[in-house]
Parts: sequence; C-alpha cells; structure tokens
Amino acid sequence: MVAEEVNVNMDINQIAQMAGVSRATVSRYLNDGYVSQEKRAAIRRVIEKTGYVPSRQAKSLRTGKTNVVGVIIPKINSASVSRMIAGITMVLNEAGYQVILANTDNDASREVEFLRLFAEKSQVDGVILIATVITPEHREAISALPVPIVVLGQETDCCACVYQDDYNAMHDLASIALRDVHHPAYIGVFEDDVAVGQMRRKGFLAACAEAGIEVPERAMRIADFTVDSGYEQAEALLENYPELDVIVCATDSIAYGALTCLREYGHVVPDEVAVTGMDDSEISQIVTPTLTTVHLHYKTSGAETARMLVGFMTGEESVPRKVKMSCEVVARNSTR
Amino acid sequence: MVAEEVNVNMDINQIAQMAGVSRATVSRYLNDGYVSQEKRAAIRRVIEKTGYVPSRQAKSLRTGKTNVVGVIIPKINSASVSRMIAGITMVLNEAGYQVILANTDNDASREVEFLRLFAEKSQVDGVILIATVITPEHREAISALPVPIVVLGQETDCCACVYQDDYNAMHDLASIALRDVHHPAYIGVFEDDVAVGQMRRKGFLAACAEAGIEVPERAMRIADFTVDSGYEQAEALLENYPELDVIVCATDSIAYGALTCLREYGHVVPDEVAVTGMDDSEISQIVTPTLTTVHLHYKTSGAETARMLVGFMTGEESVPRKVKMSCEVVARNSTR
DNA sequence: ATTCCATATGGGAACGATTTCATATGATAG
DNA sequence: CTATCATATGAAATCGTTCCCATATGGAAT
Repeated sequence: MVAEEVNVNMDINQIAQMAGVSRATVSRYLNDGYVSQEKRAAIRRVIEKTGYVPSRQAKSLRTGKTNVVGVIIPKINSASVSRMIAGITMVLNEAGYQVILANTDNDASREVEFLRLFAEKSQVDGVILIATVITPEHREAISALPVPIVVLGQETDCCACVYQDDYNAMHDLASIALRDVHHPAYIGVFEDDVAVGQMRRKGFLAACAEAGIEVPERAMRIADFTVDSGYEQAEALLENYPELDVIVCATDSIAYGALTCLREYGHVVPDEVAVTGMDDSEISQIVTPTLTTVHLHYKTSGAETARMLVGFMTGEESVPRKVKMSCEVVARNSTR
Repeated sequence: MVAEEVNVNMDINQIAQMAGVSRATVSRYLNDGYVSQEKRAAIRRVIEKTGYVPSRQAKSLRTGKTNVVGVIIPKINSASVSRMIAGITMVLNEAGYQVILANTDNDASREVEFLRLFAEKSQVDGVILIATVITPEHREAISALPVPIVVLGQETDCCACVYQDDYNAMHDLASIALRDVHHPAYIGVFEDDVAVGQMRRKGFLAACAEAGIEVPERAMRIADFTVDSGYEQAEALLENYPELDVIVCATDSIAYGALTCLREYGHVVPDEVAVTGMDDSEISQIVTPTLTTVHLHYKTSGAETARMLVGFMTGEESVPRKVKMSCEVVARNSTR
C-alpha cells in the first residue's frame, strides 16, 4: 500500500533512477568511493525508503569475494569443539563474515573432501580446520587451497596454526600428580593425533623421568575420546597393573570413565588411586570427586584462530603464523 | 606443465569451446537437459580433464537459489544445541545444502536481527530457528521471511515446528520421582521459554496434583540454564523449604548444581533428598549418584527438522507442519 | 598560463552461469 | 503425406553488481 513498503526485488538500477544518479554512483556510495554530499544524501534517502539491500551473489560474482569462511570440524557435539566454535563465530560474525560448518563426524577423509570442496571456485574466502590428524593428503589439499587457512588444535609447518601447549600442560599436571606416588599409569589416545596422542604422552613420561620413576609398558594404555573407553582401559589397568596409585588420563572424558570404573571396583579416589584429566570441561567441577585437570582456553583459541584468518584475508601485515595457547593446572579433589 | 593440471579459472565458455559445443549445451549437460550421447561424452571428458567446477555465485545469481540454509542458535556450547546441530548438518549436507551458523549468545533480539538478515535478498533458501522464546517481533520477522522456516524446540502456530513433548516428559518423570515422597520442590527456568519454562513446570504440577500433593509457593524456584544457578536455587530451597525430600529440576544442568549443593550441605542423595533432571546429557551417567532424567532425542529432532525444511524447499507435497518428539524416562540412582 | 591532482559522475563491459526462443531432425500417428 | 512430438543444439538475453575509462571541474603548484 504505502510507499514505505519494503520491496525485496529492488536493484541498484532502480535506486539509481529514483535518486537521479547513475548506477556507478550508487555503487560508489555503497563502497566508499567519491560521491558528493548532495547525491550521497539523495541515495541514502532512497535506500532507506525502499529498504534496498545489495545482492550478495551479484557482488560475489563480480568481486570474487564471498565473505564466507568454512570451518571444518571433526564432531560438533564435543565440549572442546563447541567451545572453539563459539570463539570462532563470535570473532568472524563481528568482522562481517558468515560461517559455514562442515561436520566430518571424525572421518579424516571427509576433511580432505571438504578442503577440496572449499578450494573449488572460491566458495569461501578462508578456511579453519579443527584438526586431529594431518596426513599427507591433508597437506596436499591445504597447499592446493587458493584461500588462506588456519589450523586449530595441531602444530604444523604446512600453514598457520593455533594450538594448545599439550606437552607442558601434561608435564606440569603430571608433576603435581606424581607427588607421593610410585606407580603411575597413563591412558592416552592414538598417536596419529600428534597434539593429544603424542605430546601429552611425552609430557607425562618426561615428568615421570624427572621424578625418577620408570613406567612399565603395561602401565600405558590407549583409549579413544569416549567415557566408555576410559572405563574399559581403567579396568584393564586394574587387571594388569594392580599396584597403580594414580591414573593420568589424556582427556577429561577418559578420566570420567576411569573415575566411574574405580568407584565400581571399590577403590577410593584419591586416597588409594588418584586420577587426573585434561580440558577442564564444565563437568569436571561436578563429578565426585571433582577432577584435577588443566584448563585449556578453547574458546579463546577459536577466537584467536579467527582473528588470524581475518588478518590473512584482509592482507594485514605481520599476522603471526603460529600461536601457542597458555593453560593452567587446576588442582581439585581427585588428587592428593 | 601437463594438460591434466587443474585450472580453477575455467568457465563454462572454455569448456564449451574445448568440447566443441555451445555453452548452453554444457549448461544442459550440468542440469540434465537434452544432450546427445556423443556431446555428453565429449563434455564429460573435458570437464574431467580440466577439473572444471561451475561457479556457485553465478548460478545463484541467475537462479535465485543459494543452496544454503541458515541455522539460528541461542548458544553453541550447550549439550542439547550441539546435538541438534549434529542432526541438522548431517541431513542438510546429505541433501546438498550448506549450513551457515548464526550464534546469538542467548540474545533474543539478535535472533530477530538474523531472521531479518536472512530475509534480505534471499541469502539463504531456508531457515532453522532453535528457539527459546517466540516474541511478537519473532512472529513478525518470521512471517516476513520469503523462504521456508522450521522452528526447533518450541511449539508454535506461526510456522512449522519440531518440539519435545516437554509436558509429558516432565509429568512421567515426576510421577516416578514422587513415589514415597511428601515434600517435592521444583527448580524451573523463566516462563518466557514456553517449552522448558511453562510446559515442564505444568507437567510437574500435574503429577503432584495426581499424587494428591499440594506444592507450596516456596518450593518452586527459578534458575537459568547453568549449573551454578542450580546450586544457588538448591541452596535457597534448603533454607526456605527444609522439609523437602526431592528436587525436580527442569534440566540436567540445574540438577548437577543441585546435586553439588546437596553434597556440600551433607545431604545424602537419594536417601534424604532425591534429585531429577531432564535432557539425559552424557554426564548424567557419570555424576554421583547417576542422575534420573528423561532422554530427549535432540539429534533426531535436528535431523527431523532438517528433513522437513528440505521438504518445504523442494516443494514436496504433504510435509508435516508439526512434529512432537517422543522421549524416555531414564531411572538411575538419584531417585529411590 | 599550463600542468597536475583530487573530487565527482556516467557509460558500458565484465563476472559466469541459466533460460527463453528459434530452429532442425527423425520418428510416429493420423 | 502431413501434423505432431521428443530429441538436440545454439544465439542471445538476463541475473545485479563492480570497475575501468572517459570526461569534467576547481584549485594548487610550477
């Protein structure tokens, strides 16, 4: 009815006509080019009246920029990943980018698939890869990428990255956990994951060496990232290494499983067996006993990753190529 | 060097030329139009050799379709929301859509903002709104939307929706929790959230009424969705309603806070005070004692929502407009 | 007085697809 | 024998921007 009515099907030509200028001038108005005060005012009036919004796809077609960032994640319903995404979306939306999500469900080959998909015809202006492993296929796909990428969660030389200080985190935690202890056990994850699998394990072993403790093979076990798997491996430890007096776990989830197992087998934590995790998931303050762990700044690391990527995409000078996050050991009641 | 080299800057004209056909024929090849066997083969060869991929933005510009779905969420690092998103992305990627994420950080006004943003110039082909509240502004923005939308998490008549059976879930759970109990307390959430705030509360009160129990005002409290808030409200209950023998909580998170509080105040769960939650978050099997709760099919509800939306977007007949999810009470050790 | 530069504006060619229209051929139905 | 239809193809218009050029004006520098 009214002229105020918002018409979605308005284009730059109509705006130009209504404002009495050329379409080039409207485009300049939209992109901060030379436009006189009078025309500027006239165009603003028309745009406000009509509710005109420029077409993203036309703009993308012409400029080759999409204002979209692709985020590849192994699994969305994981505490650490969702915290990272929270940080990523916060920064990226703030900077005017849209975030498209590619969930691979822990399938590394689909990660490569998505990398290639994003590479094609510049679907996105940049990529964030929350990585668990980096295979040669990953490297290849990454170097073929025509847009900037930042890897989150693993240290790598094949591109920019933001990662946790897994070695020191575990080293410092283990140093504390090893006090008054003689038979430590460790439940880690598969070594393909360099950060969580290798670095944390090395940190643990280094702390043991410093404490003058030799760790037998049967005290070292491998779980996956689940609670159930933590339970199973703890059970196996009780069987094969009954003298253990602390179980150091690579993640909080594994530690929850270990706690549950110890409870069911009637061992008192921490008096008989201490337990530690890593991640400081929200639940760690809730389980019984509360879990000694390391707080990793996941949300902040996501934000930092996004900031770096924005830096690359906007061609900023002096964007760091590697960021190692800090962390804090949180001593609670599952250790002595 | 080699002709096999993938050239990203290939367009439909070059393909047409190399295959000795017109660009219209290539387009028909890509979109299942009439193309003879010979030309079809020729085009396929050229496309394989060059690694040509059609430009999404050009296609979008011409067709007005984006193959993108916008998902508006209140908070990503929440167990229930991330499970929903897992289901949504699974189905949508399968159907060839990309998912863009709009995180509002529990700010309902930003939800409306995103709805409007998506409405503009068909940025997306469809919208999923994971809703906590639906205000008149929401309704207005929803009805102004030029693309289909499905609301997840709340029942509404303003558009299609998928929601949990909050009333019966809480009713059935409470009925069990009220056995041999005389002084039940309830910690809910603010009533603006119809599903979690109102329906669950009503379900609880109905179960009490059926059990012939009258619940005094001071036994009813309001928390937000956090563990800490659950702790505080449980503390307030112990103060104002010391005779309580069960705390029914609107969510698992609140229940974790209540459990922690009861433990710190030296009350034995469930012998002195029972506790129930709702959601069946992963942790509910881990806390001590394990939590009696209701399993809601969040991931499935996300998948179902996505399927409905795809139905609307592809113009399918007979897509349901309302889906109420089922649920199962899970009795564990926090109740008698 | 001439040159140069910042400001200001419009015309028209891209960007890379889809889609309409016109046209052609061979088979089949009447 | 012709009308109709399914199959097959290409030329050209179109989607809605940006951006390169050409052009113009007024002031500052030489």
